[in-house]
Amino acid sequence: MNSQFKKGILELLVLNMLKKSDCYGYEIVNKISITISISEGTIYPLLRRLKTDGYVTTYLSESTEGPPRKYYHLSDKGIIEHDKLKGEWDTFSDGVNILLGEEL
Amino acid sequence: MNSQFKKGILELLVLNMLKKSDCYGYEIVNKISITISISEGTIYPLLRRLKTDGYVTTYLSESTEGPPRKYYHLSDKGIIEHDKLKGEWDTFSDGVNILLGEEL
DNA sequence: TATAGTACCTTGTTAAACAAGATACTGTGT
DNA sequence: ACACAGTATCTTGTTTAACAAGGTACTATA
Repeated sequence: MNSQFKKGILELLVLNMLKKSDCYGYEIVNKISITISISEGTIYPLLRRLKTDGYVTTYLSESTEGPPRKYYHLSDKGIIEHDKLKGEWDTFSDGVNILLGEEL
Repeated sequence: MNSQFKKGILELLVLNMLKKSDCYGYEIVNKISITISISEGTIYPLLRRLKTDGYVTTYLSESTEGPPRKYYHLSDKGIIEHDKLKGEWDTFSDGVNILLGEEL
């Protein structure tokens, strides 16, 4: 998997997951990596950035299956950021596909 | 335009242009930036990398409109790299769209 | 002569993904 | 009691590519 392709997109994918429901980090890693290979060393720092930027809030929740889980909840600011990023991704991927599809 | 989104993709876009015909750097910048904003400071180093990696060869050609143009020609190795990157992009963008489209 | 357009290049900065670790809790098998 | 797998968190240092902001130099027009 080309690591460079993921730059910036993983943030959108995480925000998109959180828009549907609160999630914890390990869960996010596992769900996304079914489709796109990612590592914990990528997601945990990303989640920290999202919190620093005010896009998410966090809370701890006990688990019977291991250590406590840190859940992430999308803030109003995070929803705005999600929608903005989603629009940018659509514009960008359309642009790429136009350029790739242009005939000689 | 989100700079992060472009990571790795610009290489594919340049290889894709060169697969159709030889081009010079300034031309590549102008054609791509109709659709996706890019700067010369990105493309010239990228072209240098492509040459270092053996994906392109170069030759100079006089111009009546300014200084000589450095044309880039895709090598066999470059064609292979193009096709590989194209496949990775298709897989990746499909994956992103699947994840973004998943229902709650 | 000076400005705009063409065409090349470089340096230093920034940002994000990653590998490779560390820590610690729960549950299962021996 | 002990080891191990699975769950769950985190950090440090490295790598890579895009970018801003410059510089150089040629042609053409005013």
